[in-house]
Amino acid sequence: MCRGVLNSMKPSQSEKRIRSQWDKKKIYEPDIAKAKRPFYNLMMFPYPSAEGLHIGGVRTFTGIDMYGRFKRMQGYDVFEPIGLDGFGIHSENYAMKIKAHPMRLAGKTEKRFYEQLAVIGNGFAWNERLETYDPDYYKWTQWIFIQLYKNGLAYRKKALVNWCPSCLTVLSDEQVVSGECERCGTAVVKKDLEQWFFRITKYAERMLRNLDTIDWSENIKMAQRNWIGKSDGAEIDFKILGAKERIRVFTTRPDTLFGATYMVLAPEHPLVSALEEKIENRAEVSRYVRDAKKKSEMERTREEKEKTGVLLRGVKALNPANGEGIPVFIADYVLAGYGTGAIMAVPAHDKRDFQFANQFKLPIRMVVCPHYPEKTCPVLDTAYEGQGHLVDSGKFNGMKSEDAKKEITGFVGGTLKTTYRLRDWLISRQRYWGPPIPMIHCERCGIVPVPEKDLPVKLPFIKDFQPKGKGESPLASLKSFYQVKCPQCKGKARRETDVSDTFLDSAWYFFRYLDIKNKKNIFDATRVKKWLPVDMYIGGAEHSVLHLLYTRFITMVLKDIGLISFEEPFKKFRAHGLITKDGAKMSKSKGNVVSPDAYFSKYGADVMRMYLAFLAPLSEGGDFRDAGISGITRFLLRVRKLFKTFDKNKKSSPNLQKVVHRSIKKVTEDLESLRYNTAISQLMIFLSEMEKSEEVAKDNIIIFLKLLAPFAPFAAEELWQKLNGKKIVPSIHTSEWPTYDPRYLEDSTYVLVIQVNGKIRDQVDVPMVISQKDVEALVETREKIKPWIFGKKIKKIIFVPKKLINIVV
RNA sequence: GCCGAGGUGGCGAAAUUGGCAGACGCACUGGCUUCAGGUGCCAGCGAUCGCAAGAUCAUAGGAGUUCGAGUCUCCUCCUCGGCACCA
Repeated sequence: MCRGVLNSMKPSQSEKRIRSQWDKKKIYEPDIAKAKRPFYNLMMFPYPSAEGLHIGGVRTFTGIDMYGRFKRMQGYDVFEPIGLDGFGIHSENYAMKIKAHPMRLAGKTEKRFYEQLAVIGNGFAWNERLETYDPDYYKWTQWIFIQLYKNGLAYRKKALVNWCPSCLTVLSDEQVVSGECERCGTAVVKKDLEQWFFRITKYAERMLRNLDTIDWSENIKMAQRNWIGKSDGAEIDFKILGAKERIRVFTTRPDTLFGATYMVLAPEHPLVSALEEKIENRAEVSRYVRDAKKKSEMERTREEKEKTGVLLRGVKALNPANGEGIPVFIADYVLAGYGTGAIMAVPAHDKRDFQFANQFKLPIRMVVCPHYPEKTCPVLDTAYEGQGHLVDSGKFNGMKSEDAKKEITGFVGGTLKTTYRLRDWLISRQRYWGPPIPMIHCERCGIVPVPEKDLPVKLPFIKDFQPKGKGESPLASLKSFYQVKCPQCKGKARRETDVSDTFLDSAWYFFRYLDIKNKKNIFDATRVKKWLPVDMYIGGAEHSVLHLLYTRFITMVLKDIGLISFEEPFKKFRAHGLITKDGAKMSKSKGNVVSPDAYFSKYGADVMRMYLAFLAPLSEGGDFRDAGISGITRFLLRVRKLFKTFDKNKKSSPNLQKVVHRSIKKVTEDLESLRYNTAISQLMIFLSEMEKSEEVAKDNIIIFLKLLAPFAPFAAEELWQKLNGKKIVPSIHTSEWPTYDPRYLEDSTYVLVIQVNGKIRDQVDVPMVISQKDVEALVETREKIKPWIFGKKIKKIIFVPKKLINIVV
């Protein structure tokens, strides 16, 4: 019989029929302008680069859809839009790989993705979909770029930047993962180039501070804190003997200044050339500088490696604390991009300086002692980086190191200073497939933004779109594109030919969904106010310091320029776990990528949704195994079987009330906290109880189907319709979510556990309300307990009502 | 090295405030049923000892607090993720 049910109709067919009913009724299209109880339910939109949707992506999408369906049934106007992040280097690289043109490929991947996304059973608001490569979309990406420029937050600067030799473009710091290109894994090299930057560093403190106010997964907040990397310290100037220049250093330990026995400049430090005349070993120094430039980030930062460096002969600095002349080195363990690019080296209290000092036989002077006031400090075999009292520090001797920070900084005329590890967002890319940066370089007027009325600057079709690697975008070879007149002086000018980073496209897309038809103003105040910030956002932890960082920055900027009234885009964000296959991360190179297509057509969306949800909590990830799917298949077959056999004329059954109300409570709570696995467990228990019962009534089935609806939207809808007769009924997904009555949750009796010395020896049914005295009397009569307490003195009795009694002898 | 999350049966995992460890599912075993071939039903299923009743042990390892610890404290080990020569 059950076999018959399955064979009668392929799951995909009946699901398709139900989908078209949903489309007709438009139950997933809230009225954006007029919604009464708006709820913005969002998932990170996919980039259609690879061979289609990934099973992990499907788990995320269906996962948040369960939440959206739950909220919709609770009476919210749920808005769950979908779009494609199709612009950018990832899509372009994929196009190159399969030897296609990204502009032509976009249409194909778009179609394929939307087809795949249609079958997973999500309540998407299809009418609002967007693609970042649509000129109507990137017009606004460009517009935002111009606003940043007008507000001094976009600028051009020559700097040492990350260059991917394989993608042939510069990258932001966030796109370099342990020295490798985030996209292709190639080791990144440093190049000195003039590029466009966004002044994200101006927002470092605010982004850090706000983390305490938003409800986000803790691991993401931690990653952002690490990335922003705040450290409090001081800037102190060191004079150079016989020169007017000074060496400014940043240090978090100004208290150790008396222990600074040498200084180090980064090889790229401007003083290296400024002091050239004084440097006696010029040849050696410039050789070191040249070599340092050639090294990749990876080589430079390998931990085990010996430190290298060159003494600047003829240069002596003065320690401002004690007037001592100290040598100055250049070494690549000091980074040009952090602090001031120069350090005072205190080998006794910094392990890197300690290592360097030992290699170069430099004095190590201890100035912070952990054993104060003992006169003798231990001979160090490693740097002491902790706190203590100052020694060998002139008038500061005996002072607590923590207090000495401020004192010594003041003593030498330094300033307390906070530094951040975060660096400005390098936004330009020497690639084709992105929004052209809307700027014009005029010989007379300098940089002039494209007038807003001329937006979008359309990306022209170029047959040869491949990156050339000459530090220019392929657009630089198209004269009709770059040759323009200056909007200000009408003189000869050249259009910027770089495109912007794909992460700018995705930094603001949640605004666009709200006003997809509007071409005049994407920040319509009433809509923005009604729907934003996003109520619930779900996505991958890999975007901790990419998308999730940039989008916070852009939102803050939009607030500061008066377009919106909030500064955090997502009230609540939850990171989902990673789906593995046989314990390994899925990747094309391993050949273990699970494509959802075959599974969805074989088992149907309901089974796949529930299987992926049942694996583990959404935040956890899990291993994809075919074997586990059968449990869910069986469950849904049992649901259908029960549905056929229950007595439709019976209205209600008192004996099932307990499991009904428990299930409502459990499923409601678990949906709210995204613990779908235990919600589904409860549905299984609910079903088993009904199967065992002789008197399943219509009311029980109604509640069961409603609780099932977020997880298996098709089966729930189909059975709901059958339950309500043949005529058209409102969808179960817009029906009211059930509430539980606490009266049904408790029994009149419970099983009391009887322990002796903390070990369970017996159990007994007792009334819900029973006095300790009565329990004690009862326990004494229990045959199983007698031998354990016979002839022993009872020392103590612990009675926990509704739980247990423990007799200590 | 620093920061974060973890470590529970053969497997995925459950376990409000400390109170019956292993819910639910997979796999497995035995039985029933069906036309024998991926999907029905019933039962069993942490380990050890035992015919059984039951006992003992068991939540990475060790110590501690407690009548009682997967849960709290301290130490050690391991896994995953982030940062990493950041001064």
